[in-house]
Amino acid sequence: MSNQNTATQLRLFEEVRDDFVAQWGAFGSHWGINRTMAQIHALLMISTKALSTDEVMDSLGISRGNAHTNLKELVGWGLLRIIVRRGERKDFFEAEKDVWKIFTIILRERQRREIDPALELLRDCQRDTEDLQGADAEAFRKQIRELEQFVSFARNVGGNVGKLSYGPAMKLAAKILG
Amino acid sequence: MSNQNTATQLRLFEEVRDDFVAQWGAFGSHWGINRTMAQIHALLMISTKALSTDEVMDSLGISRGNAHTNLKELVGWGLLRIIVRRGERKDFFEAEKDVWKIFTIILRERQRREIDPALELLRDCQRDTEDLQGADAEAFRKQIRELEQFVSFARNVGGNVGKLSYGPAMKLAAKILG
DNA sequence: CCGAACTTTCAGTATTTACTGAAAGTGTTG
DNA sequence: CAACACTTTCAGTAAATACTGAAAGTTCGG
Repeated sequence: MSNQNTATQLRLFEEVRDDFVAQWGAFGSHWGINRTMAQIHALLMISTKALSTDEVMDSLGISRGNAHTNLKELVGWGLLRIIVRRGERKDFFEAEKDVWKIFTIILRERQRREIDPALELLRDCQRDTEDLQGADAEAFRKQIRELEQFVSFARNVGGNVGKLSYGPAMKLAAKILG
Repeated sequence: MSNQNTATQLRLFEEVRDDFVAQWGAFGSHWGINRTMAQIHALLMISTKALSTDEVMDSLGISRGNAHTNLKELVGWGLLRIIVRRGERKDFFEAEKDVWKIFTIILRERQRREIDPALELLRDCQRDTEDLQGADAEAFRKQIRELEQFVSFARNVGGNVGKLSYGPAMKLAAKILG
């Protein structure tokens, strides 16, 4: 009877966990992150131990190539680290679990990968049109300048927030939430 | 000679403008927004006048269906408004140009469309596992709880920032930038 | 320097997502 | 109410993206 309850609980738990991983993956795709990458990240965030490529493959039912690519991508983001165990040849992967650290890593990486190139585009557009005349060119320059000012400002704010550690960040937030 | 310069300038301007629209579209896709939608938004942000569906189609070289769907989607976001002109039957579309307003609109909509459902998932996971025992279940609950706390906190901060108007927001930012 | 254990790559394929174009729908005007 | 001007929908198709699986590459112990 107790055994049966335990078994039932285990099945239930696994169901909830798998559902979380699957749905977190779906959210990822709304944010420009591929499904598998988000799933692997979710899986490792809630895992109590580091997992090998094969365990990830089995757990998500994906191919070796897919698992490999996305694990490496996550390592590249700094969201996973590789663990080498004495006497084991294979790599194990462990997720950063601290939510504030996860947040600052994603903030920094997205800034580098997407905001900075966007700023460059905006600056190029300003440079390339600075001598042009006419109402349309004026309007274009004005809008681009305002976009550029806002984006570089936001980048700046984000950069400073990203440098904070948890405690100071919360203090600051308290001010905002007033 | 002067004519030629003007003509050259015009060609140059159109090239820069088209390039901006195209590249802004490409950025969109890294943020979970489809290319065409981002392009239409860029096009209308830098346009000095409201454009009709046909003008958007011609300008971007896209089909009526595609133009229609994405224009309506942008109206749904609140980033475009429909302009009806006396004596004209067709709809014209005009973009919100104020950068701070654009930002707060996107903030609010993304919160509603993506953050809120994610929070719901996290809360469901907590509810569904609150009675379960075992080390794995404990660890799961802990991580989910921390995620949920962080996300709802961030949502709160975002919500408050989104309510500010430009002036107060800048004041606040000055504090953060210290 | 062979073979085993593991990682990496990538051509081919599957899946997802976006787009087209034409037909159907709607409302207006003479 | 018929012709017109426009909007909306959507089945079919194209394009982008992600995934597979097998082969090639690497590392290491014996």
